Amino acid sequence: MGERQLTGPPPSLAGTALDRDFFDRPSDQVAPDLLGRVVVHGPVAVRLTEVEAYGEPGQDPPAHTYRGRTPRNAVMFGEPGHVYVYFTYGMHFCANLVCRPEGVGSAVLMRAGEVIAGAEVARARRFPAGTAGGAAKKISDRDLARGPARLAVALGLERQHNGLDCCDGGPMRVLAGEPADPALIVAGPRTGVSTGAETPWRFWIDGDPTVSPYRPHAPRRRT
DNA sequence: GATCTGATTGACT
DNA sequence: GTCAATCAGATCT
Repeated sequence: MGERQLTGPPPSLAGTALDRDFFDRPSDQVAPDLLGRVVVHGPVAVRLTEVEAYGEPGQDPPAHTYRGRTPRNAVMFGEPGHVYVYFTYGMHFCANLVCRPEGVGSAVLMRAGEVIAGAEVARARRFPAGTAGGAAKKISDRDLARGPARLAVALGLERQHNGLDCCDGGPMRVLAGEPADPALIVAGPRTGVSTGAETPWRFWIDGDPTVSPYRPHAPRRRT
Protein backbone atom coordinates (compact mmCIF):
# COMPACT_ATOMS: atom_id res chain seq x y z
CA MET A 1 0.00 0.00 0.00
CA GLY A 2 1.64 3.22 -1.11
CA GLU A 3 1.20 6.83 -0.11
CA ARG A 4 -2.26 8.20 -0.68
CA GLN A 5 -2.94 11.83 -1.47
CA LEU A 6 -5.30 13.48 0.99
CA THR A 7 -6.58 16.11 -1.38
CA GLY A 8 -10.00 14.51 -1.54
CA PRO A 9 -11.82 11.40 -0.50
CA PRO A 10 -10.22 8.31 -2.01
CA PRO A 11 -12.50 6.15 -4.17
CA SER A 12 -12.94 3.62 -1.38
CA LEU A 13 -14.87 6.15 0.73
CA ALA A 14 -17.67 6.16 -1.79
CA GLY A 15 -18.44 2.51 -1.19
CA THR A 16 -21.65 1.04 0.12
CA ALA A 17 -22.08 1.04 3.88
CA LEU A 18 -22.76 -2.21 5.68
CA ASP A 19 -26.38 -2.51 6.73
CA ARG A 20 -27.80 -3.50 10.08
CA ASP A 21 -28.21 -7.14 9.07
CA PHE A 22 -24.43 -7.44 8.84
CA PHE A 23 -24.15 -6.76 12.58
CA ASP A 24 -27.17 -8.85 13.52
CA ARG A 25 -25.03 -11.98 14.03
CA PRO A 26 -22.86 -13.51 16.78
CA SER A 27 -19.87 -11.29 17.51
CA ASP A 28 -17.36 -14.05 16.73
CA GLN A 29 -18.81 -14.20 13.22
CA VAL A 30 -18.99 -10.46 12.71
CA ALA A 31 -15.47 -9.84 14.02
CA PRO A 32 -13.43 -11.65 11.31
CA ASP A 33 -15.84 -10.33 8.69
CA LEU A 34 -14.97 -6.78 9.72
CA LEU A 35 -11.27 -7.16 8.93
CA GLY A 36 -10.30 -5.16 5.87
CA ARG A 37 -13.48 -3.07 6.04
CA VAL A 38 -13.23 0.69 6.25
CA VAL A 39 -14.69 2.61 9.19
CA VAL A 40 -15.48 6.22 8.34
CA HIS A 41 -16.19 9.01 10.82
CA GLY A 42 -16.19 12.48 9.32
CA PRO A 43 -12.98 13.11 7.38
CA VAL A 44 -11.10 10.12 8.81
CA ALA A 45 -11.25 6.58 7.44
CA VAL A 46 -9.60 3.55 9.01
CA ARG A 47 -9.21 0.10 7.48
CA LEU A 48 -9.62 -2.46 10.27
CA THR A 49 -6.74 -4.89 10.76
CA GLU A 50 -7.45 -6.20 14.26
CA VAL A 51 -10.66 -6.81 16.24
CA GLU A 52 -11.87 -8.70 19.29
CA ALA A 53 -15.25 -10.31 19.85
CA TYR A 54 -17.02 -10.11 23.18
CA GLY A 55 -19.79 -12.52 24.05
CA GLU A 56 -23.04 -12.53 25.87
CA PRO A 57 -24.10 -11.89 29.49
CA GLY A 58 -23.21 -14.78 31.74
CA GLN A 59 -21.08 -16.48 29.12
CA ASP A 60 -18.02 -14.28 28.62
CA PRO A 61 -16.36 -13.00 31.83
CA PRO A 62 -14.22 -10.29 30.18
CA ALA A 63 -17.21 -8.73 28.44
CA HIS A 64 -18.71 -5.61 29.97
CA THR A 65 -22.12 -7.26 29.57
CA TYR A 66 -21.15 -10.34 31.60
CA ARG A 67 -23.00 -9.17 34.70
CA GLY A 68 -26.01 -7.96 32.79
CA ARG A 69 -27.31 -4.60 31.71
CA THR A 70 -26.15 -1.43 33.45
CA PRO A 71 -26.45 2.25 32.52
CA ARG A 72 -22.87 2.11 31.26
CA ASN A 73 -23.27 -0.80 28.86
CA ALA A 74 -26.87 -0.15 27.85
CA VAL A 75 -25.81 0.63 24.28
CA MET A 76 -24.55 -2.93 23.83
CA PHE A 77 -28.04 -4.20 24.59
CA GLY A 78 -29.53 -1.93 21.96
CA GLU A 79 -29.89 -2.12 18.22
CA PRO A 80 -26.99 -3.74 16.29
CA GLY A 81 -24.79 -1.47 14.21
CA HIS A 82 -24.39 1.18 16.90
CA VAL A 83 -21.10 2.27 18.48
CA TYR A 84 -20.41 1.58 22.15
CA VAL A 85 -17.72 3.97 23.39
CA TYR A 86 -16.39 3.54 26.91
CA PHE A 87 -13.81 5.25 29.05
CA THR A 88 -11.06 3.20 30.70
CA TYR A 89 -7.85 3.61 32.69
CA GLY A 90 -8.88 7.15 33.50
CA MET A 91 -7.71 8.50 30.18
CA HIS A 92 -8.60 6.33 27.22
CA PHE A 93 -11.65 5.67 25.09
CA CYS A 94 -12.28 2.39 23.26
CA ALA A 95 -14.90 1.80 20.58
CA ASN A 96 -17.04 -1.29 19.95
CA LEU A 97 -19.59 -2.15 17.29
CA VAL A 98 -22.78 -3.66 18.70
CA CYS A 99 -23.79 -7.10 17.40
CA ARG A 100 -26.76 -9.46 17.76
CA PRO A 101 -30.43 -8.46 18.00
CA GLU A 102 -31.56 -5.85 20.47
CA GLY A 103 -31.48 -7.10 24.05
CA VAL A 104 -28.63 -9.63 23.71
CA GLY A 105 -25.60 -7.57 24.73
CA SER A 106 -22.67 -8.47 22.49
CA ALA A 107 -20.09 -6.41 20.60
CA VAL A 108 -16.83 -6.33 18.66
CA LEU A 109 -13.95 -4.18 19.91
CA MET A 110 -12.00 -2.38 17.20
CA ARG A 111 -8.38 -2.85 18.27
CA ALA A 112 -6.29 -1.52 15.42
CA GLY A 113 -6.38 -0.31 11.86
CA GLU A 114 -4.67 1.59 9.11
CA VAL A 115 -5.60 5.23 8.56
CA ILE A 116 -6.31 5.55 4.84
CA ALA A 117 -7.86 9.01 4.79
CA GLY A 118 -7.69 12.05 7.02
CA ALA A 119 -4.30 11.11 8.45
CA GLU A 120 -3.47 14.73 9.27
CA VAL A 121 -6.75 15.16 11.14
CA ALA A 122 -6.09 11.97 13.08
CA ARG A 123 -2.54 13.06 13.90
CA ALA A 124 -3.78 16.43 15.13
CA ARG A 125 -6.26 14.68 17.41
CA ARG A 126 -3.51 12.57 18.94
CA PHE A 127 -1.35 15.57 19.76
CA PRO A 128 -3.25 18.84 19.47
CA ALA A 129 -1.08 21.84 18.74
CA GLY A 130 -0.06 23.56 21.92
CA THR A 131 0.13 20.49 24.11
CA ALA A 132 3.43 19.27 25.49
CA GLY A 133 5.37 17.77 22.63
CA GLY A 134 2.47 18.81 20.45
CA ALA A 135 3.06 19.32 16.78
CA ALA A 136 6.69 18.31 17.16
CA LYS A 137 5.62 14.73 17.67
CA LYS A 138 6.42 12.52 14.77
CA ILE A 139 3.87 9.74 14.47
CA SER A 140 4.08 7.36 11.57
CA ASP A 141 0.89 6.59 9.71
CA ARG A 142 1.29 3.03 10.90
CA ASP A 143 1.00 4.04 14.55
CA LEU A 144 -1.94 6.42 14.14
CA ALA A 145 -4.56 3.74 14.86
CA ARG A 146 -2.39 0.94 16.24
CA GLY A 147 -4.20 0.08 19.45
CA PRO A 148 -7.83 0.39 20.59
CA ALA A 149 -7.50 3.77 22.31
CA ARG A 150 -5.41 5.19 19.49
CA LEU A 151 -7.97 4.03 16.96
CA ALA A 152 -10.78 5.69 18.91
CA VAL A 153 -8.83 8.95 19.05
CA ALA A 154 -7.98 8.80 15.36
CA LEU A 155 -11.66 8.44 14.53
CA GLY A 156 -12.53 11.22 16.94
CA LEU A 157 -14.72 8.95 19.05
CA GLU A 158 -15.40 10.07 22.61
CA ARG A 159 -18.10 9.66 25.23
CA GLN A 160 -20.49 11.89 23.33
CA HIS A 161 -20.44 9.42 20.43
CA ASN A 162 -21.58 6.49 22.56
CA GLY A 163 -24.65 5.02 20.91
CA LEU A 164 -23.98 6.56 17.48
CA ASP A 165 -25.72 4.65 14.68
CA CYS A 166 -23.45 3.44 11.85
CA CYS A 167 -26.36 2.33 9.68
CA ASP A 168 -28.46 5.47 9.35
CA GLY A 169 -26.40 7.33 6.77
CA GLY A 170 -24.96 9.66 9.39
CA PRO A 171 -21.34 10.82 9.84
CA MET A 172 -20.18 7.38 10.91
CA ARG A 173 -20.46 4.25 8.82
CA VAL A 174 -18.66 1.01 7.99
CA LEU A 175 -18.06 0.49 4.30
CA ALA A 176 -18.55 -2.92 2.74
CA GLY A 177 -15.37 -2.31 0.76
CA GLU A 178 -13.18 -5.30 0.18
CA PRO A 179 -13.01 -7.76 3.08
CA ALA A 180 -9.64 -9.20 4.04
CA ASP A 181 -8.41 -12.36 2.37
CA PRO A 182 -9.75 -15.20 4.57
CA ALA A 183 -6.42 -16.98 4.13
CA LEU A 184 -4.70 -14.12 5.98
CA ILE A 185 -7.09 -13.92 8.91
CA VAL A 186 -5.66 -15.32 12.13
CA ALA A 187 -7.56 -16.05 15.35
CA GLY A 188 -5.86 -16.05 18.74
CA PRO A 189 -6.27 -15.30 22.43
CA ARG A 190 -7.54 -11.90 23.48
CA THR A 191 -5.22 -9.36 25.01
CA GLY A 192 -5.35 -7.26 28.12
CA VAL A 193 -7.99 -9.31 29.86
CA SER A 194 -7.48 -11.24 33.09
CA THR A 195 -10.14 -13.87 32.55
CA GLY A 196 -11.32 -15.69 29.47
CA ALA A 197 -8.22 -14.70 27.55
CA GLU A 198 -7.88 -18.24 26.29
CA THR A 199 -10.98 -17.86 24.12
CA PRO A 200 -9.60 -17.32 20.58
CA TRP A 201 -11.84 -14.38 19.78
CA ARG A 202 -9.14 -11.94 18.73
CA PHE A 203 -8.84 -11.72 14.97
CA TRP A 204 -6.20 -9.94 12.92
CA ILE A 205 -4.75 -9.79 9.43
CA ASP A 206 -1.57 -11.83 9.44
CA GLY A 207 1.54 -9.83 8.70
CA ASP A 208 -0.14 -6.44 8.74
CA PRO A 209 2.18 -3.87 10.38
CA THR A 210 -0.68 -1.97 12.00
CA VAL A 211 -1.73 -4.91 14.20
CA SER A 212 -1.06 -4.00 17.82
CA PRO A 213 1.68 -5.92 19.64
CA TYR A 214 0.44 -8.76 21.82
CA ARG A 215 0.54 -8.02 25.51
CA PRO A 216 -0.39 -10.55 28.16
CA HIS A 217 -2.55 -9.19 30.93
CA ALA A 218 -0.50 -7.29 33.50
CA PRO A 219 -1.97 -7.15 37.01
CA ARG A 220 -2.30 -3.70 38.47
CA ARG A 221 0.71 -2.73 40.50
CA ARG A 222 -0.01 -1.30 43.88
CA THR A 223 1.99 1.39 45.60
C1' DG B 1 -20.39 5.66 51.44
C1' DA B 2 -15.85 3.64 50.52
C1' DT B 3 -12.82 0.94 47.89
C1' DC B 4 -11.10 -1.45 43.94
C1' DT B 5 -10.39 -2.73 39.16
C1' DG B 6 -9.54 -2.05 34.43
C1' DA B 7 -10.80 -4.44 26.75
C1' DT B 8 -4.16 1.25 27.75
C1' DT B 9 -0.70 4.30 26.53
C1' DG B 10 3.39 7.12 26.70
C1' DA B 11 7.48 8.32 29.11
C1' DC B 12 11.48 6.97 31.11
C1' DT B 13 15.68 3.90 32.31
C1' DG C 1 11.78 -3.54 29.71
C1' DT C 2 9.38 -1.14 33.49
C1' DC C 3 6.23 2.05 35.61
C1' DA C 4 3.01 5.91 36.54
C1' DA C 5 -1.13 8.44 35.29
C1' DT C 6 -6.20 9.00 36.00
C1' DC C 7 -11.45 8.30 36.50
C1' DA C 8 -15.92 5.98 35.90
C1' DG C 9 -18.44 2.09 37.03
C1' DA C 10 -19.13 -1.99 39.87
C1' DT C 11 -18.81 -4.27 44.07
C1' DC C 12 -18.41 -4.52 48.94
C1' DT C 13 -19.34 -3.19 53.83
